[in-house]
Amino acid sequence: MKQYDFKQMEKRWQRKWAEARAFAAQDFATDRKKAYVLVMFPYPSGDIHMGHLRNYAIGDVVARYRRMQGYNVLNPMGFDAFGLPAEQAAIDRGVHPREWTNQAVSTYRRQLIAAGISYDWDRMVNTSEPAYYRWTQWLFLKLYELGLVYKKDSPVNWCPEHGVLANEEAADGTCWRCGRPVVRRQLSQWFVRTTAFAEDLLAGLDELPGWPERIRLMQRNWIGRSEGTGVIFEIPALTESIEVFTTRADTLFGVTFVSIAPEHPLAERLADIGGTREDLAEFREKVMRQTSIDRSAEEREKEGLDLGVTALHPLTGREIPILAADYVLMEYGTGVVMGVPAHDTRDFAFAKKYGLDIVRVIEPLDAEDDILPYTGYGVMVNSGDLDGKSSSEGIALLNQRLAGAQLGGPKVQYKLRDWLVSRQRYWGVPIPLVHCEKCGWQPVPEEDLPVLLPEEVTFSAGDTARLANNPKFVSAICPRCGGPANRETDTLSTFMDSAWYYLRFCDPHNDRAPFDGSKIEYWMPVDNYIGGKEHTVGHMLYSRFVCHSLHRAGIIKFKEPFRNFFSQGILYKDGAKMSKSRGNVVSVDHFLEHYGADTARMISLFWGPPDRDVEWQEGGVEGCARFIKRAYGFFAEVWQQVSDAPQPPDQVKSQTAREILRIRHLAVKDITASMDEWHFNTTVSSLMIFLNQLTEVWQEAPAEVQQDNENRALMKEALLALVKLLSPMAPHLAEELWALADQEGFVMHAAWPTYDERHLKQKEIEYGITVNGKLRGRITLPATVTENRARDAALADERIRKQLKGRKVMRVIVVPGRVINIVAK
RNA sequence: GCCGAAGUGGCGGAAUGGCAGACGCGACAGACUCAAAAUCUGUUGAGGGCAACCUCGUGGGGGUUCGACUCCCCCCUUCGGCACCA
Repeated sequence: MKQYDFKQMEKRWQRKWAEARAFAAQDFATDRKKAYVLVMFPYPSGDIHMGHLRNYAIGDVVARYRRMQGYNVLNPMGFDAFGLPAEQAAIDRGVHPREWTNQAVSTYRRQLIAAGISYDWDRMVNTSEPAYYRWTQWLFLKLYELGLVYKKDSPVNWCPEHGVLANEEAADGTCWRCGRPVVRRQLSQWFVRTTAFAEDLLAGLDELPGWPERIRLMQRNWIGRSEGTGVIFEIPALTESIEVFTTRADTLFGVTFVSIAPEHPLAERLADIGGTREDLAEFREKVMRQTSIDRSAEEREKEGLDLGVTALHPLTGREIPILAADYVLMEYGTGVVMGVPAHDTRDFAFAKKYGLDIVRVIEPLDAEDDILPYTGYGVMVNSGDLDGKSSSEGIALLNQRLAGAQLGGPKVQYKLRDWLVSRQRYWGVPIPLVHCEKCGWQPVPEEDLPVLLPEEVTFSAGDTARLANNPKFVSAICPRCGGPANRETDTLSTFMDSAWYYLRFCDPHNDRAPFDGSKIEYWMPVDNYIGGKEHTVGHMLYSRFVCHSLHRAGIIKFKEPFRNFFSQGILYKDGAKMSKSRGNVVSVDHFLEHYGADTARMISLFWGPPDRDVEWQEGGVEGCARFIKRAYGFFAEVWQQVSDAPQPPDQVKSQTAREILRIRHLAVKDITASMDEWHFNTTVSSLMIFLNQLTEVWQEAPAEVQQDNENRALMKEALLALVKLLSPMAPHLAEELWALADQEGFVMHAAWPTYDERHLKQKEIEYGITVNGKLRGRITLPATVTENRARDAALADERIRKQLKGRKVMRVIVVPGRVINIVAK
């Protein structure tokens, strides 16, 4: 039997594909439908492992399948190349981030090619190159033009020695470099107003039936729409009033105090009036010191401070105290909350601690449940003329009443926050804004883009504001008045780079615009977006936001970039996610060296359904490697016998021929179905079954049967079908066999085989016979059997008669082609 | 706490109302071999029986149905996401 030498053969096909530009997508092809298949592009670090490969294999199987179905496929890849680890490597090893990044990019690319992934590399993008980030800056300025960019104070993790830290650098509340405690410090930073599209982003989810429901749900929860009531509290000591948001207007009569976030600007003014200025400063200091860890500590006692000022209850006119409270979030709602101790757990604990009044205003419907705080709905009491109304009636009436009195009314609140895009880092896209003493912040004119990231940089330990320390970079001219100005020295979050890269793939070399409108129209939206669920609310939401805004600006015609989303599972090993830091990676290079790309692709899909997390199993690897060897050996041997067979006749006579025909059509049916459902693990099974059945039918046949022209003709067709069906999963093997069979072109461009139900029919079918649902026997019946005959045959079966002895047959149910159930008492 | 996903042989998994365990791994037995590896053949859910066969079996409990891994209700476990959201 001929041996399959994967090392040499895989290399050869990869070269031939590249030479023929076999993976190239064709802009504007009208003879075929387009299919845009996209796997989330990676941050390039080190090299890829089998966990990554599984994701790329999923996308590649889809892309190759679509090509064979006749689609014009766009299957691109690029690199999210800005970001922290490169800067880290620079500090640790003294390599320039660009060099480090480019090194990683070329390794990734080499490995992806070696795995036979069919990317159109002519379209590769690298977000750290000026040719790309120029247009990231353009995008930022578009958002700026649309009034969606603004600056505000926001806290950062701050280490006195190392400056601003990312969350993962301050994970346990101490600096990862020096171990000093991390404090929160206010810094003026750039934000993008994602909240302006909250309603659109929410509504858009309903038009994405191709997204898994749980992913849509996560986005929905993240946007966090909540309907309620705005309530205005007048503050007699101040000419201003404050507004709160509540979903429980029915508890309004139970409000006994108002709490405000300590960092709220108004808190300071209130403290001035109340004479508690210093107390507030101290309190605020204390709260700001709390790292995220302290904040999330369970059952942490709430702390507050009476500011010494009162507000007026909008309905009763009673004076109620205003307190600063650490459980009130500046970022949500108005940063001010009404306190209803009787019906809110937090307010209750808070009121107990600070001796505030507790007034019950809701009676539960179930009198048993009569302990405070009672947070459920019920009947209103102590609420003036609203006594006796239900919670929902009360909410409706109070909405009306407050609106009528100009004291608030119905309001919708979102949990979604604006997008913080400033990073105090070097290795990122410079924010294209300059600050002029006279004219304030000014956008860099489009024709002056890109604002180049200076290549010279020193990575001394210490603060991270490397651009701010570069006078050549900082000094600029105000585009408005021509006077001296300073450049913004923050860079953009890499989420901005990745929020639009899928658009750039449609037109990656355009140097006059980020993309050509007609190309975008042709390719977008992405038909199958494949990636990890960890990006569900970050990247996926920002990308949607960018398209919604570009749509509003009239630049693109669609709002939703990803028609279908497939959330791939994670590969685990030794109970943990495969990652370099865990030291449990299986290197792709190592695996390819031992088993080759086809085995790597197959096993990574065979482990389990692609959307499910799976555990690395050494065992299955051998199975796939063996399958590939057997497929090659069987094909090479049998092809010699059948290659010169004549065309098969229209009507097949011999039993062997009919069986080969049936096996082939069944395989096409099963494999097509599992591909369509993305159940690639069962695709692999079906391929194995197909080969097993062909082997069996052929090897058991005597020589004269193998020499029969009809049988040979059908075997030849079956073998060619096998090669095509193998092609998406094991493309190198398939090409090798295709060439061995002397077929034209690449099998990857051949048409996907079809099947005909007529050939699936068997003359005889084995039925299971069950008595009261339990299997008691089997019987083989002609496929054309009538229900009556099937029933009689089942009842006549000896085993069944024994089972039924002494029992009375009540009913018999015949399920055609499957089972006969006898109901007996 | 809230939301979501998942629990099937020794292992990965298959079957979404019709013969549970396809396919693969592992294990056992056999063939080839001086021997081993590789390869091939057979067996392999558990328990009972010399056997033909019988009983049990998809996290647990209940229900619907002629029939439930599959649908409904309650519970348990594991894993993910969010978490002072007013």
